[in-house]
Amino acid sequence: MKRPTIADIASRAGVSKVAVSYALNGQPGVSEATRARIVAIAEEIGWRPNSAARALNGARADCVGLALCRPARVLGVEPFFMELISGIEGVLADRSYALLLQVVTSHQQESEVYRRWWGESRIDGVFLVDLHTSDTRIGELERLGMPAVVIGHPSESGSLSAIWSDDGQAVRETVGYLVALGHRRIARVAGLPELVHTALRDRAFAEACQGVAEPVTVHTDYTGEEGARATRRLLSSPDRPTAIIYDNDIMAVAGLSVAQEMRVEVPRDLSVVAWDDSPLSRVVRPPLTALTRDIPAYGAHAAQRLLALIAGESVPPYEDQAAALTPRGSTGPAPL
Amino acid sequence: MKRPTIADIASRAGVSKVAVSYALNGQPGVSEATRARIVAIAEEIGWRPNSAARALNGARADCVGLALCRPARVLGVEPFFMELISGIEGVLADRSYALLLQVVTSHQQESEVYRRWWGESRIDGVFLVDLHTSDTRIGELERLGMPAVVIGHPSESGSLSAIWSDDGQAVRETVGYLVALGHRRIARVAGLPELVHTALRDRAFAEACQGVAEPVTVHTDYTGEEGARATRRLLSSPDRPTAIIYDNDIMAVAGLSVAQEMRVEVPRDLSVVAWDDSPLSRVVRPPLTALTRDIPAYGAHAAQRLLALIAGESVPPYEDQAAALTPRGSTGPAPL
DNA sequence: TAGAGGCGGTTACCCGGTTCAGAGCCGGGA
DNA sequence: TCCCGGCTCTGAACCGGGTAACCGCCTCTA
Repeated sequence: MKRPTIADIASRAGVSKVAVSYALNGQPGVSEATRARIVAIAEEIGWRPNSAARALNGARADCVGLALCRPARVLGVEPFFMELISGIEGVLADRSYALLLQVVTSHQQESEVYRRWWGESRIDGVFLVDLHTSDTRIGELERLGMPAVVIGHPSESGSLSAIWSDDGQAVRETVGYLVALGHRRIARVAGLPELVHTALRDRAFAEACQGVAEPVTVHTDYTGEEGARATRRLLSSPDRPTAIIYDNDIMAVAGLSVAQEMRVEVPRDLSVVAWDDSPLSRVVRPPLTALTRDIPAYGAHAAQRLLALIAGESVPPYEDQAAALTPRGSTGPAPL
Repeated sequence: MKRPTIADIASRAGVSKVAVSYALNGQPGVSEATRARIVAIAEEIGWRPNSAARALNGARADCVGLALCRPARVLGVEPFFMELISGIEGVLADRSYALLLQVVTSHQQESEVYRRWWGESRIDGVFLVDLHTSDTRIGELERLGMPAVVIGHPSESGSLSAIWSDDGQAVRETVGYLVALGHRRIARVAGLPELVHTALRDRAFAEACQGVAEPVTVHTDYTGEEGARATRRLLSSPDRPTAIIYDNDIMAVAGLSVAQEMRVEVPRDLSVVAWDDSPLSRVVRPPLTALTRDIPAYGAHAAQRLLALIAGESVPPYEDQAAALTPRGSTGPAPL
């Protein structure tokens, strides 16, 4: 059972396939009566345009790409990416755009995937995530001339269009809040140090603490295990911090458990703040004070921008809302 | 700057484009010398086959689809899907297959997506997840004649190839373990009742408890919130259970927190078992006894089967390993 | 009544790669 | 010497749509 083509419709309707093409694309050149007849036949036999044939005429692929360079085990737990993807999907689905996804293990492999996708006319554009300092992927994408939206800070995105949120602002708000609560020794269990947003948070954290609190930063790979280990080390030190800010909620939950295991009571002895709110933060006891941001909306904005870019519009860098501090039960006054 | 085509290579090499096609596809019909020359030129000018043009000749799209019919907020927290996807990706990447992803909100919309993808020759096959009882998508896919692998129990998969793991076995093992620990009132906080695997677990749970324990099953939507609410209700009842089995780890973590909030000590007063192990289960205190299965491997098997199906091989239903009980600190002897 | 112009439709060719039927050439065996 | 077979390579057609150019017909206008 072959898939129906416009030629089938044409012979059924007794017209040329060009008439069918015009009719089905809403272009002038056919009478309304003929158009209606053709559309009815197309409907009846379940015709769909063959995307390959369309793409061959230089049409859009109606598809955008996303390559994720993170180990599978991290992707599984990190809610950020699925939320981002669901936000992206929401916008794409409205325009019948598809999302092509691939998990890769290195930036080199990622660039190779971009070259292949673009060379094969599979996609019209890509999202770039997890920006590194002096990221080789930027140059690669610029060379390809492919529409791309960088989800990350514009200072490192080269000539590519960027969308980001001001993590510095969020850090300042959090440190301000903790200092107001009397905390003077504040630690940060941060993510991968090679990521641009980690570096930005590091810097903002150091600056915000300047003169008012003593900052400590520990870098991890975002896994709960490393978050727990870092917490254990921090809480074992002679001058242990009275507050810890975690770069994701998985590590914050792990840290909370370590504190309970070590009989450090939260929030009496230790305040805990999680970056990126998720149902997880609300579900543990005490519920976690978190830096809330609407990640699906972030993804949706990125998708809108990529589609605009593909449509040939110029897209200035866009600053999304900064994460807002949502105080819950895991933070309180510093112990005396 | 146009993308190079085989015609460009042909004119450079002074041969016809047919010769180029044969040379680049490793087909007989060109001498080794000519082939080497052509391949060198292709390499030099960075030629990539245009997937649209290939697809037009009835070639494979080198792409498979996955539509997820779950609300975005669930997808974000539920590690299952990202782990499944990363397992699928691992196999696909090796064969340069891409994964087309779409989040939908209804089965009707999902079927529509399949029709479109297939009609447009975008994909060679699909994965079907979250099987319902008397699922309309099965008939739809059978009608389309598209290769499909059902990730779910073969009793409901119609003529489609299925891959599943024996949840009944896992339930029996868990109930046996809890009963051996002296538990007589066991509750299950289950997922969506319309899902086939939920129904299978329900039945297995009721059967396993037959004569040895008193079963209670509460259905939820897999979110931490509902897991917490169900737990609160269960623990408030006069004859509260001494053990609870949760259908995912998010709900188990939520339930653990509720227990702590209600001063029900785990595992002294209550044993907790989580379905689907993830770093999360290890990270909370006490660490959760969990039904461990290798979800990435599950996804990888599914992907291998789908590719075999696309290659025209016949693929019998495949039973993956059942989830194995991993005892940790959250389970213990029933209180006296 | 002839020319202009719009409508409705067609023919012809393009996109980039694959495939089929041969054509030309060479060497070897009868 | 002739014929056959195999190896290389080519022209043409094809996949399923899109599009430029053009053509006949009808109507309106000068």
